[in-house]
Amino acid sequence: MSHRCGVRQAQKEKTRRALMDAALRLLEDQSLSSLGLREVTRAVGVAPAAFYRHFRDLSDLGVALVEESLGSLHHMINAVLAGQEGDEERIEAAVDAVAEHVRRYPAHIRFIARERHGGVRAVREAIAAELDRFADEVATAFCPQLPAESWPPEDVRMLAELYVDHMVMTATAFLEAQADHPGAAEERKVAATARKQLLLISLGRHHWHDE
Amino acid sequence: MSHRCGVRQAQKEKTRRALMDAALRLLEDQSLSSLGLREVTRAVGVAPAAFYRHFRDLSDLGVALVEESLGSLHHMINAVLAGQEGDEERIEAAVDAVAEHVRRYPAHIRFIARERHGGVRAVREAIAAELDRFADEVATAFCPQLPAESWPPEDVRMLAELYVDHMVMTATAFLEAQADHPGAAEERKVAATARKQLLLISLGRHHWHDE
DNA sequence: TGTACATCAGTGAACGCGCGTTCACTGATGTAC
DNA sequence: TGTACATCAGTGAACGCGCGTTCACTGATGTAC
Repeated sequence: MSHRCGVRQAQKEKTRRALMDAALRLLEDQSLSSLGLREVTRAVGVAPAAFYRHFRDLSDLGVALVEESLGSLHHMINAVLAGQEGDEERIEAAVDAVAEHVRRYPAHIRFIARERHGGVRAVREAIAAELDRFADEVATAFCPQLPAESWPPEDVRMLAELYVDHMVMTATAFLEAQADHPGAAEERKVAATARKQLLLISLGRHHWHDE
Repeated sequence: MSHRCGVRQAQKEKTRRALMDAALRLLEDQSLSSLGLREVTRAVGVAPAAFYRHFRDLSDLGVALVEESLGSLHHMINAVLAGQEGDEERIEAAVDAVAEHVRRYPAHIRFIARERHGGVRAVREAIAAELDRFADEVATAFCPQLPAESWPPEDVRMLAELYVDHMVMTATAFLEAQADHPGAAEERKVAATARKQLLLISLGRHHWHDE
């Protein structure tokens, strides 16, 4: 029982990766529920039946893609939240990080945007659960700077959800900017808008409960 | 050349409506790109070939659904924007209107949420164009109350986009609340969160440019 | 009003095609001794 | 190190099925006179 590091395991893992990569590429132009199993195996160059050695079906592969796609975003978010600069610096860092992430993993982001409300329940639920975890983390990161007396937990949560939704919205906007025109002009406009929106939210946060 | 009001025209319109209604119902559980033409005609009870008397293909039907879905939302938004109450009253009216709209036309909202980033380009573009028009209207409605000197057009636009995105986000949240649990408890939580988020944005708006 | 012809929404059969899934198999890798 | 057996990732052929699209058609509705 090698179970680790065998040549066989390595080859299997390689095929699995190839299936996920091929699927991700095909999903740039279509949604998961219209993706074909044969389409994926054909792109990889294996027999259709080989697919079943790795995934039960395409929605199973979809869930694996969700974990991969949001896993990397996760690290990025934590890095930004850990930075202890002022509001404006933090906003700039966050928007830059999202822009960079979209430039690096456009297919992952497109997949998440598309399938967040897509036709495959298991994938939708996986994405929702993951975004919920994001909100938890944002809430935890912001908690120490919000005066406990005027920020009950549900208000902190409300703020965290606004930030997470705004992040998804911004990532999608970057994606569209990139698709419309690979030049950087459109992208800079999206970044400027996102920064202003976050600044406006920050202003609201500072004046929360001070009427 | 009757061209109007003939029995034949009326019957044709009826079939067209039936096709759109059937498609909309089927789209509650799947996305447009996995919807079948035969599936739709079967649900209506006509021969598959009859479909071509009304639409070139399913993406054509999808575009028609976009216009219908966002048309009704359009009227609702304008009604809310026309109200000249204070901030908090306006927020309450807006959130109530969105909640009511989602309750009345859940399938339309689901369709828009699902296909906004879905796999059919023509439909995506139709939705994006329509949401852009929404942002224009919101911008126009807000313009008179924002001091011209400190609110350049691009800042007004930034604010309008934030409101439109928040509206879509809130509508989707209502939909999920309704799907998870038809009772009103979850729905009231979504409404409370949405109101707070809008209030926070309003606070930010009032303190914009007064550092 | 009646008749002869035009229009065209919907029919039903046919087509070729690619789909997801199954199955017994092959042969390289892993294990036991 | 060598041999005999076990495992299991990937094969390739086969299946039944429903798909989108085409076509000549039917028959009710509309038009002209």
